[in-house]
Amino acid sequence: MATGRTHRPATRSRGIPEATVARLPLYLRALTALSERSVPTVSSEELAAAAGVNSAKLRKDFSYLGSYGTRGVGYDVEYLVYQISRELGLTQDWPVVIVGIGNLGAALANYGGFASRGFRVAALIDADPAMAGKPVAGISVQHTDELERIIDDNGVSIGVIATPAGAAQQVCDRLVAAGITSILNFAPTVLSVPEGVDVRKVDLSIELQILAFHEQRKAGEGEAAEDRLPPPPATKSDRKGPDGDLPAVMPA
Amino acid sequence: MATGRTHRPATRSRGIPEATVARLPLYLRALTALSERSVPTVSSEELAAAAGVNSAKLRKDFSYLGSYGTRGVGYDVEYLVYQISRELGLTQDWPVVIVGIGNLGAALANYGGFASRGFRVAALIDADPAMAGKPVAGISVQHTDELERIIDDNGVSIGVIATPAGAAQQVCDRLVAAGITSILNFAPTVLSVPEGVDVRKVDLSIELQILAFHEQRKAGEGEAAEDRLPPPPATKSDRKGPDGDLPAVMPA
DNA sequence: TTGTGTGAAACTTTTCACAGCG
DNA sequence: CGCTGTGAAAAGTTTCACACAA
Repeated sequence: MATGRTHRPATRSRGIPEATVARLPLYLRALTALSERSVPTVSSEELAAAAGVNSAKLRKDFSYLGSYGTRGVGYDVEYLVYQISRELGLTQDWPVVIVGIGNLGAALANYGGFASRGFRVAALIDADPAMAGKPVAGISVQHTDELERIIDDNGVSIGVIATPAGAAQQVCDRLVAAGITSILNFAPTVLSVPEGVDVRKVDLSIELQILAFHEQRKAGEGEAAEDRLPPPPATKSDRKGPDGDLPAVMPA
Repeated sequence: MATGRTHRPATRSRGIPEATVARLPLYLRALTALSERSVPTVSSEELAAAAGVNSAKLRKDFSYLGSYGTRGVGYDVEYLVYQISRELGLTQDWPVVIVGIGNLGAALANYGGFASRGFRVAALIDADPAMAGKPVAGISVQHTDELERIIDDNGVSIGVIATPAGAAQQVCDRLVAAGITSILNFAPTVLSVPEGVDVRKVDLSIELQILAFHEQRKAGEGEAAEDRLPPPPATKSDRKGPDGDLPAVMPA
């Protein structure tokens, strides 16, 4: 999902597979819940169930971090919480800026999961002068003009883009120029960034479309398929949208 | 990401790889943009750049759908838009319910990308009686009591959960009992669903944590590692004590 | 000549299954 | 004996490179 993918060949010593990294937060969440209930140890089986994966995968994942379990017993919850937090870099505090304080940006600012995990909302930024000074989630929104200064003053390296698609690339460029090296993009557009900058995207529409794909399949299960048949003739001027041409609108 | 994973062995005739399915919405978005600019054809190279992938991957992906291109020329934009839409099941209209109309739920209700892609917000549902009747994004919020009736009346098969984590499983159970077979979960919790129900999750905190992991790595790049070394020692010299004290150590 | 479509190779991720530690 | 840790096999995904259709 990251665009700035060109990570080092990195197959060197400390190469934790990307798939494993993506699951560490899941394990951490499950472990935190256990920790809160003062559960001292868990088996791979139990923890895997809580995290929604299978135990073999979990054990393999943990094996990349080291041998943190005890055979015949399981894993020490507190110890694992610490190890995974450290591995993920959550033992330090990450200041984050959110750009674009519309519905989504506000929702993000209010999202509790941020603060509870080493992330601190350092600033909320919006291009609308009318927003400036307004408090959202207890933080006063600042104008885009301040962007560079804010990032510099706070040593921010992670930015969240929640602007309309049309503004995303421009905002991205400014963030990168200001020193941001990791971006979480909610705008439905592909961002281009220089080497060394990581981008992850979250796209609601895409998730729904994937669900629709599987949903459709379930529906056309038992029957002989009606939409499943060979595609219409490939003659160009032919089809333009017999029944299904899309309105085709992007959120702007 | 889907929990109800147990998909059919499906190695049957029309098996489109999951990784490919996940990219189809990306291609569709890029194609739609081209279509709006009345571009008649694209090469795999151009389209791949617009979608943020490489061209070999794109061609391979399309090859699973069929041979929709013209050698020496490229792909007909309109035709591909249609084919991908059909493949994703977007030529039909999917009614969707959103449960949990807090900050996030409201943001989702207002999200333009929904309506523009074959998805229709059929209802907004919230457990707070005070919310009932209030209009959000032009739709009147309904109380949870109505959930089953709403789903049934509208033939809804896709549900979006935007409730707090604590309520998610309960809401999920009701959705499933009411006939929902695809769920997009924004609550930071693992949902358990019966076979045949698809779950996809979106978790902000997880995405940020993955970014933090890579960010941390960038920071400790050139130097001799200070956080990379064995963590602060503890009573660990003789393998791990049953009591959960913090750090111990070491790499494999 | 151009750019698709695709076998085959390379790489990644998951699953299996069991040795061996506690 | 129970459960971790891990080689080895299987499955899935990406990349390569080129035959070949238009």
